Formats: sequence, structure tokens, C-alpha cells
Amino acid sequence: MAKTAEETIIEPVGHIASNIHRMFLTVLNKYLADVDINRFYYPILFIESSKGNLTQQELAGKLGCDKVQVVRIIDYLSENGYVTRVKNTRDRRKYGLEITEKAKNIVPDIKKAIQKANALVLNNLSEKKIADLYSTLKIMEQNLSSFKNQTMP
Amino acid sequence: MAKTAEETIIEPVGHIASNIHRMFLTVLNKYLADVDINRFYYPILFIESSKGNLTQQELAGKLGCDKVQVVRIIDYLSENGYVTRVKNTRDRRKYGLEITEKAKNIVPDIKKAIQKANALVLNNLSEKKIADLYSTLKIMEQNLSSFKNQTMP
DNA sequence: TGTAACAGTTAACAATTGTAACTATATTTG
DNA sequence: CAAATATAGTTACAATTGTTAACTGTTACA
Repeated sequence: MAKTAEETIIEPVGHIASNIHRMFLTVLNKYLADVDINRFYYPILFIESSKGNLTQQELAGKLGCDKVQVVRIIDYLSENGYVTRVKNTRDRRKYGLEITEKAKNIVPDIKKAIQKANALVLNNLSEKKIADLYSTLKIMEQNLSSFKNQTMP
Repeated sequence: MAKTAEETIIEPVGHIASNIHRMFLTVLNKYLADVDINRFYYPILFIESSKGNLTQQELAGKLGCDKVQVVRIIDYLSENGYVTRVKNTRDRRKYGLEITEKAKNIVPDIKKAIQKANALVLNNLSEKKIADLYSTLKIMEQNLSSFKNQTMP
């Protein structure tokens, strides 16, 4: 069946993932060409749905990135008028993230664009294949993040 | 079954892909910590298996990136003594890419590391799930690249 | 011969990421 | 309570990547 390791070049999963990621962003950007930002659409949805009760650390957890990257995301979104930082009065180290009216107006567009881009990339795949894909990707993320939290074996 | 779009935040496939890519590279680098390069392992395998009959353009096609990025890859690999450019005598615009002895020595390590990283990220997944994943990812890549070659619909 | 196409390079700039060191605030603990 | 420690967020730096345009040298072809 399968060739042995010596004969076949196994494509690293990360390499495929990288290509898909890059192309996906290009598609999403074309669908959202009218919006005056060109990235970080997805964090806006989290901030919107959390109704102000979301700190930057929590957002980092949801996005699977580190807190420095979140600072960059929030800087970018607030510079462009989509998000504001609101000091948490109980714990003044924290900020609650809130979206602006400007952001609320484009949330439906973002959702539609993500759906449309997802539909494009998942074209020619059955419902079952798509469900399997998501569950498989989630398992992969877990495998990798549990490795990250280990010392080397 | 599934919630409607208004209720659920659909995670963009590209976002998942990005996280997997980033974590995968970290894993691969840890497995190859002894090697004095920290990226572009995968291109080495292509160059090795092509026995000198591979131009930079062809490599770009195989890797799914553009020729400028290939220049950077080959610059990096040749500066570190893993690859040499050999002028094609028939078409003197082209170079044949060849790997050095130093590279040949680490090819098995690279293959093992990629296998190991793949095995890690694909842990807890059956053979069938893995095969499905690869075929699904390939379909996704095709969907995206056919979009790229279109004018906007 | 002249013109277009191709392979590869260079340069410039924006975007992205990783890391470490830093400020300010809160919590723990002796 | 004071000192040590932890947490939330920021800043700064370095390396990488993406993208585009302009460029050299070579080949194909009309």
C-alpha cells in the first residue's frame, strides 16, 4: 500500500496548513474589501459576543496566541475605531474589551464573509467530511498544545 | 442540529490552519535542534530527491510559494552549506539545485523528524482519519488556488 | 534582427511573529 | 503591614514573511 519512508516525501502537515492559511486570508480579504481593516476580523466577533466581559488574556486563550500578539491586535483595532479598552474598576490591571458602533455595523458582514470563505474552501466536501475535518483539526490542535506544555521528552 | 449563523461564531478554517502551522514548526525545530538551520527542511527533501534536475521555479511550484521566496530559501540553504546552484548548460537562465554532502547526512534526520512531528500532531487519529484529512486538505488547497486564478466573481 | 517571454535576483516596504524586559496592580506570605 | 511573588498589559528588538516592482541575462520566435 503505502510506500516506505525512504521512498516517499511526507508533506509536513504544518506546511499544508500554512498554505491554506495564507490563501484563506487572501480570500477573506477580497470578500471584505470594503472594510478599512484587512485582518483581525475574527477577534472582533469574540469581543462582540462577550459584551465587554473579555480581557486581553482571555482573548489570547480563545485565539490560541500570546498576550503580546493580543496587544497588537487590539492596538490595530482600536486605532481603526473598532474596539475600545475599558479599565476594569475591580482589577485595574485588566481591561474589558468593547466594540464600537462602527464595529457593530460590520459584524454581520464579517460573519457572512467568513461563512463565504469557509464555503469556498470547503467546496466539493460533504457535510460529513467537513464535520470530520473540524474534529480532526481540533484533535491536532490539542496534540500540539499539549506538547507545548511539556518539557522535551 | 447546527445553530444558525447569528448564534454561533464560525471559526475560520484559515485561523485553525495558522495555529497548527505555527505549533508544528515549533515541534519540528525541537526535534531538529542539533541541526544548524532552523527552517526550510522540507525544500531540502525535494532537492535531494530530484537529483539535480530541479529549477527554482519548479521548486516554487512544488512548495506553493513564489520565486522570490525561493531565492531566500536557496540563499539561506546555500549560505549554510546545504545546497548549491549549478548552471544549466542547455538553458543558462536556469540553475539545477543540488544538495551537498552535509545535507545528505541530515536528510534521514529530517525525514524522521517530519515523521515524528506528523505522528505527534496526528496522535489519537486512526489511519482512515489521517487519510481523509490529507485528501480533504488537498481539496481545500485546490479550491483556494482555483479561486486565486479567477477574477472576482 | 527585434521583440516578447522566461529564470532568477535585488530592493523596498509592510506585515507577522517570538522573545525579553519593563510598568503597574494585585495577591500571597512571613 | 512589608516584602516577595504573580498577573495584566506594554514596549522594544530581531528575525521572518508577503508582496510588488524593477532589474539582468538568456531564450524563443516572428
